[in-house]
Amino acid sequence: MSDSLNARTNCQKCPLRKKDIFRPLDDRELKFVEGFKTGELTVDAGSTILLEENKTPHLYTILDGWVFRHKSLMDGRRQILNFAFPGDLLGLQLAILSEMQHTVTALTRTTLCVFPRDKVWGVFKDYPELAYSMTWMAAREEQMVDGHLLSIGRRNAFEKLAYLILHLHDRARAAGYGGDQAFDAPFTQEHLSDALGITPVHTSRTLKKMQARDLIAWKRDRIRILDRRGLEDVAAYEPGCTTQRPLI
Amino acid sequence: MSDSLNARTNCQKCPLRKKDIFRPLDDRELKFVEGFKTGELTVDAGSTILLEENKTPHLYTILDGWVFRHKSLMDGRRQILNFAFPGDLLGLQLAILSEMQHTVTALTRTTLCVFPRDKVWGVFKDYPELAYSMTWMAAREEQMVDGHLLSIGRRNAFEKLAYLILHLHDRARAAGYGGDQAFDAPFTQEHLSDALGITPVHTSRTLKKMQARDLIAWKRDRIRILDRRGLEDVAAYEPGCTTQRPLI
DNA sequence: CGGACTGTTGATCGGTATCAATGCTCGTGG
DNA sequence: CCACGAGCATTGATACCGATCAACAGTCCG
Repeated sequence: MSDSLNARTNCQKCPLRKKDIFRPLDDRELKFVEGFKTGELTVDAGSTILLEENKTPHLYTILDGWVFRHKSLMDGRRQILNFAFPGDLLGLQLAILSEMQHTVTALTRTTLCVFPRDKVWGVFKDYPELAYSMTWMAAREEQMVDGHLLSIGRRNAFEKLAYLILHLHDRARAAGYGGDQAFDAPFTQEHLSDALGITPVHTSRTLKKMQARDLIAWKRDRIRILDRRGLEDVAAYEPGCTTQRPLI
Repeated sequence: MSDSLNARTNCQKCPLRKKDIFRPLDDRELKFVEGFKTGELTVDAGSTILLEENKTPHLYTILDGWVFRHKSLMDGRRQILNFAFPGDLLGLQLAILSEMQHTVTALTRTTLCVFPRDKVWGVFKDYPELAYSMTWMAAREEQMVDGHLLSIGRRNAFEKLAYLILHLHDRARAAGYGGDQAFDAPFTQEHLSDALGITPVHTSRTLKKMQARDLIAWKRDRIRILDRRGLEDVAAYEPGCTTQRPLI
């Protein structure tokens, strides 16, 4: 697990910011974000980025990599709450509530922009547009968790899996980790199980069934969507926000 | 279903604001909130307050009453995402994301403070403390949903029920709808089922078991906690934020 | 080559769903 | 006041989805 604090990439030349899914910032904001950012952090796959109980003074934006938020019971049963992709903010709960009730772990090698959380108040005071953006992201995260909760509570295993795959497909594609028909799958079946609230054994069987029905194909670290319409029917899928989103 | 727009109660004499669980506002903020508020709305139990797809121009704070957020699949399977109590904000997702992906329904007769959502930007621009408060509430809501998601995904029916009852007890008590040993239960077993992601029949059996073990007593619209410690052990309960919270 | 981890498959178990019948409570109208 | 009906809760019988246990196969990597 080699964590490294690299030289920073310039915010004005941020490769993420060029993507047209992100709303552009004006010069003043961009300049502030430059100053807000204290550095960059790269962690290996499997590293813990934010730990429940542990109050790091940092807030992060994912620059590159694939990450997941999770929470466990004392006996080890784990639930993955959501995944996060480049452009997503990590640690806002900690910054605002001074309390983290979940853990964030890197699924792939991940690079993060680091911000000091004690400057968050300054953002609200002097950069309302950016504050609004942060709130936007919090609201969107909650919306995703809402959707996930409906899935876990009311869909059966096959439907849950279909829903999750569509969700991951959409987000991976938006992040540049996939195309129209396929996307990266840097996770194990155990990750899927923990996201779906089912057993790894059952995940394996459900995946097999889904492949047998020619809905998807899963081949070493890549999932291909063979029948998007079919999956959407199974899952009763409703896509998330597709409007331009803020990036801090 | 008689909705009524009453004469407003004065924010400065707001009975909620007197409770010491809420952080006091300074005069300038209080004055703004007065102006921000456009009126009051009282709805009967069972009324829909905010509907998925339906873009009302309003944002609400619960003044009195008990409310729930929920979301359904097309075939009618319903999941209750969370409950809401006096002081809680409704419709922030709509205001910020311009999209509501769940429905909000009154469980009891409920009175709401009404705010125009197009003034939310003004809050960020001119009242950073209030904006911060709104974000605080969004973060807290997400934290609750996270906890709920762990519960639905990884606890069994008995544990889920224990968790939910403890959660409701804490929140009802904070809202003045319960004391140390008991709280109001204005919901049916079907509501509980939809919150837990299980069947009404199974909810009934699980409740019976919980009463047989002398953990709770459920008697016409009121739940008594007979063995809080025992429930906490069953549920592996972790209490939520207990610090002072903002009120808008 | 060996070991750790991940995924697969089969057999069996158990928790929760489903179906169906009955009882309870409460509000309404005769 | 009683009768009724609607909605909610209870209970039993049975079915099924997903969990558990166990053995084995594939892959990767040292």
